[in-house]
Amino acid sequence: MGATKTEHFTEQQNSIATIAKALGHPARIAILEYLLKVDSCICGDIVNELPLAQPTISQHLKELKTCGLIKGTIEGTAICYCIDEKVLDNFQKHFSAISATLTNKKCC
Amino acid sequence: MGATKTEHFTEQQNSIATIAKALGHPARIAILEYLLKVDSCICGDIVNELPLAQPTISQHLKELKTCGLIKGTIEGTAICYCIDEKVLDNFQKHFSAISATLTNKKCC
DNA sequence: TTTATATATTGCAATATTACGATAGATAAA
DNA sequence: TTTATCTATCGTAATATTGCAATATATAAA
Repeated sequence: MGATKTEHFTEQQNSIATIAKALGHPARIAILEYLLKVDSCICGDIVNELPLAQPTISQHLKELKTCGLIKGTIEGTAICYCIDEKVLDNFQKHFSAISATLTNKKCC
Repeated sequence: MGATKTEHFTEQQNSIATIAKALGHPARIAILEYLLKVDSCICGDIVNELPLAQPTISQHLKELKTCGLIKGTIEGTAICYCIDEKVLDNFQKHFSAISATLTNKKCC
């Protein structure tokens, strides 16, 4: 026990949950907000911006990268991290659709 | 270490992360989808619907309830669980706004 | 009151996450 | 080549999550 039973759920359910999970940490929300705020997006800036040690931030960036929310391109010594529109857009649309369905239903 | 350093982030960042975290498990996505699908929403049904034991589902329901994504009203022996529109709507709008900002920006 | 049914709680084992110091790797500048 | 800088990885401690059996609680029906 202890591990999520992903095999019992649909691919879509797992996929949405994976993105949500990646967004489920304030540091990673802060990273996304920072990437959104600045035009240039170098990791060194993020380390200065956030109250966490460099390895911790590197780890958070990796998680955002693994699930496809951001992508990084090597740019000299630094790495340019950017939000991947498609993944975030897909995620957003999923819940947008749910919200739309909700306004049409009344239960309790 | 091991605990999230919530005190270092803004209330908004923590709030969004909390909702995302609650959505970060396929069982909880499945529960929301089920609550959305059926009009009547009694927990017993969910136990039959999902491939998890009753205590596990009860636990997942509690998490969704704690962060405000669902609300439950006692209805005789059963409990009527429903999605809380406001919380999900707010969450959805947050990422909708980010998506909108993204389409106007080009970085890498 | 007894029995049945629905849900919650407790306790615990297995696993995952978070955070960071130390260190490694890779590129740029001197 | 040496040095500085940026980022990743390793190792590890602290904590959180997941899942379930056993059990408790609470209401309804008999």
